[in-house]
Amino acid sequence: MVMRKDSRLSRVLHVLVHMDQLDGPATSDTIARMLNTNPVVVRRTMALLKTEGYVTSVKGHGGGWSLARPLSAITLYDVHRALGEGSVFTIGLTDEHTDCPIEQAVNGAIDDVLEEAESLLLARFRDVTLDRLQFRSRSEKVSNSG
Amino acid sequence: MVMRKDSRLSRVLHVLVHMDQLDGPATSDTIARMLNTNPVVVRRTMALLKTEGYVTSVKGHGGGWSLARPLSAITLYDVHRALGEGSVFTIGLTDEHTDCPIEQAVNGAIDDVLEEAESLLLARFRDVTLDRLQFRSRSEKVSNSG
DNA sequence: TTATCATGTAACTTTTAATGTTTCATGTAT
DNA sequence: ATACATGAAACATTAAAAGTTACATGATAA
Repeated sequence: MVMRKDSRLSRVLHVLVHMDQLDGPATSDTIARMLNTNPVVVRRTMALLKTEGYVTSVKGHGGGWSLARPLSAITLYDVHRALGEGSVFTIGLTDEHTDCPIEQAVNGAIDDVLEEAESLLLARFRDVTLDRLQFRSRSEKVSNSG
Repeated sequence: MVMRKDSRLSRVLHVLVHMDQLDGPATSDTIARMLNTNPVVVRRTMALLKTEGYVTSVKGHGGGWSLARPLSAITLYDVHRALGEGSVFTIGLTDEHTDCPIEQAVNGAIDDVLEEAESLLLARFRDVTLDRLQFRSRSEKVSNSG
């Protein structure tokens, strides 16, 4: 039941935007150095994106990872979902006295709130395509109408 | 950087509502048995609530933990805050290339969304007082107007 | 005033899943 | 063939919450 404060989304997005600016494929070693991590972790993570069709991989000389779609056709939601994380919340519910009406009430109340907040979060993620992360300045806000 | 899927909020709320139905104080041992945990963990957690004035503790014979306020004067937000958790999200941001405009853009976009979702979540938590968890049936939803 | 009970707290161990690492198999280009 | 790069299995490391042990402090009751 332990989960890291997961910065994979942030790191993967960072990589994907950089990849768009490269000519050829990026190797797992190159990406690992970018992210201060190691190639196997990179392969594990990129494999999830490959399954969903966001990147491709080529073996051998001159191989590596490439975008399978333009950044404008990938959203924050797509990447988040591909990474396959469960709940986005650190807050969890108990499941020990499922017959206790108080536990049911407590969990129900918390769950209502978590579901609403998660729905909002995912909706916002769906609104942001990765091409919008290329030139965004520090103070600029991502809005729905833009 | 590891954090458990934290069910402390759910567990503590469960306890607080039960405490309201008791005559005298509840000991750490009693509460620990309720939660399938141990007394020291209970004391650590209850100490956080005591600091914020939501419960009191009495030592010695007949001692234990009691509510310092009626349930109607404690919100989900109060308890959540007292437990002193950091972010409610498992999603975190990188902080390794703070000079890279792409990382800034990525983190900015994610952070905008997280902040909005967290604001909503906390606002909803503020709307729910613990007395509303006493009789809530399974299908009943907590609404703002009710 | 002594025994018992209960919180307060420090120090240490356990747990657990992501991450890191090693190693080798598989496939590809030169 | 050789070098390069992904694919993947197996194992070690890490880090923070939770569990545990031990003892000090304070309060009640006999």
